[in-house]
Amino acid sequence: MLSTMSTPGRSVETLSDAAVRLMEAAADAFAAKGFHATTTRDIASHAGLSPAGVYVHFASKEDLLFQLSREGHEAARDMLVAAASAAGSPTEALRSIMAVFSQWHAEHFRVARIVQYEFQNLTAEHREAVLGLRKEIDSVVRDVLTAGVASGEFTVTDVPDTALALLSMAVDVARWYDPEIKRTPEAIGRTYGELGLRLVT
Amino acid sequence: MLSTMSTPGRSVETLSDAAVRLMEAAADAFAAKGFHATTTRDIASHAGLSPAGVYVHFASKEDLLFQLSREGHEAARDMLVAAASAAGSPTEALRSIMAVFSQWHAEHFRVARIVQYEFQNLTAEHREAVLGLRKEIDSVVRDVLTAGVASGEFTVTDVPDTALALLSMAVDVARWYDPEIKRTPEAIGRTYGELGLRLVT
DNA sequence: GTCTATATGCGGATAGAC
DNA sequence: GTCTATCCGCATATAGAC
Repeated sequence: MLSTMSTPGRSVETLSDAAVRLMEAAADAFAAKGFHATTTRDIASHAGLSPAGVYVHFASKEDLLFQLSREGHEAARDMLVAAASAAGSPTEALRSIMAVFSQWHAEHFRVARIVQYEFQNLTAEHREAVLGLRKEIDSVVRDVLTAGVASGEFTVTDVPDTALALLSMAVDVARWYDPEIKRTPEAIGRTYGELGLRLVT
Repeated sequence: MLSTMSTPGRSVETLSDAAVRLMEAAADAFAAKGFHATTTRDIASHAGLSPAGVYVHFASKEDLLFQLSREGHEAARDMLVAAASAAGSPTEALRSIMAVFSQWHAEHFRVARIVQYEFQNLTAEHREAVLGLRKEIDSVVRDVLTAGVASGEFTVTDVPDTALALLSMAVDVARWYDPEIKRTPEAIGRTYGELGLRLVT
């Protein structure tokens, strides 16, 4: 079994059981209390390990944050690219990317909070690595808007500004979403798909 | 000069110079690094005081957070109420509240980040106190939407959902705004006033 | 790969002089 | 109201046995 530290870019399925438990415990804690308010003892005990057990699988607490942030960004980007590619028109593409992105921020609100709000706690190197993924995400939205303007389906005053406002609606879902509420992630996705189209027509 | 601890609800102008400097230093630090990553020594030194100097003016680090959060929430609420009251129609009211709320989240992005993202770090009692202000803010937006639906100016499928999406656009400004960017807070306000209207018509 | 034990430093808050 | 000095607990991370 390869360790996280020796193969930082490998896929999820090569992680040991303990590493997976640590990442889940860290995701819960970072999302609930924030990176700095979370102790490595919290994470270790929730994963069923002693405090020292963390360092067999991850180089540091920040490394744990980085792995979560990177995987979260990659998942979000992959979903957006797939949704945009599968659509038959800019209108359907925008509806689809807003729906999947919003739904993802609800369903995976713990990782989404880490992605959106714990970014600043990465080291400079790790922040740089993740920044590339963030730019890819922005590009997907901007490209859909540009295509819709070209086809005449959309009326948009400023593409970058509108792309940012669309992303804001979806990103902010991670801030207010609570699994206790009645709205389902699917319903949130449908709603935001429609609201996104209103913003461009 | 009355201390902060003996009169927690008094207005800003009765604060001593040192208390004001402490709140400014705390606002900078909390917004830049988050509540838990900020040390009382950071705050004190940036305010020109020794570590012990903080406790003459505030009961604890959390008390400092609470004062900032409460004043920020009150300022935001007062602005929204004034903007909604001054407007001659639901259409103008919505444009105005979206403009002032977005502009505020840019201009005062440090306090806005504390208001929106450090909420969870308040004690249960303080969180409860601020929750009332948050509900007032939500009500302003919902009332404008309800009035616009009644007058026929707006076509809204679901008032609470749409109110939340509108607030999300403005709130998220505090996350991405950076004083280095070229967009001015005023321009952001104008843009979001227009985008808000698109969402309801 | 997991443990117990611990090194080491830092952080919130207080004591008490001035 | 501000300081210096300090208490006390906690947090990250490591050492070294098994």
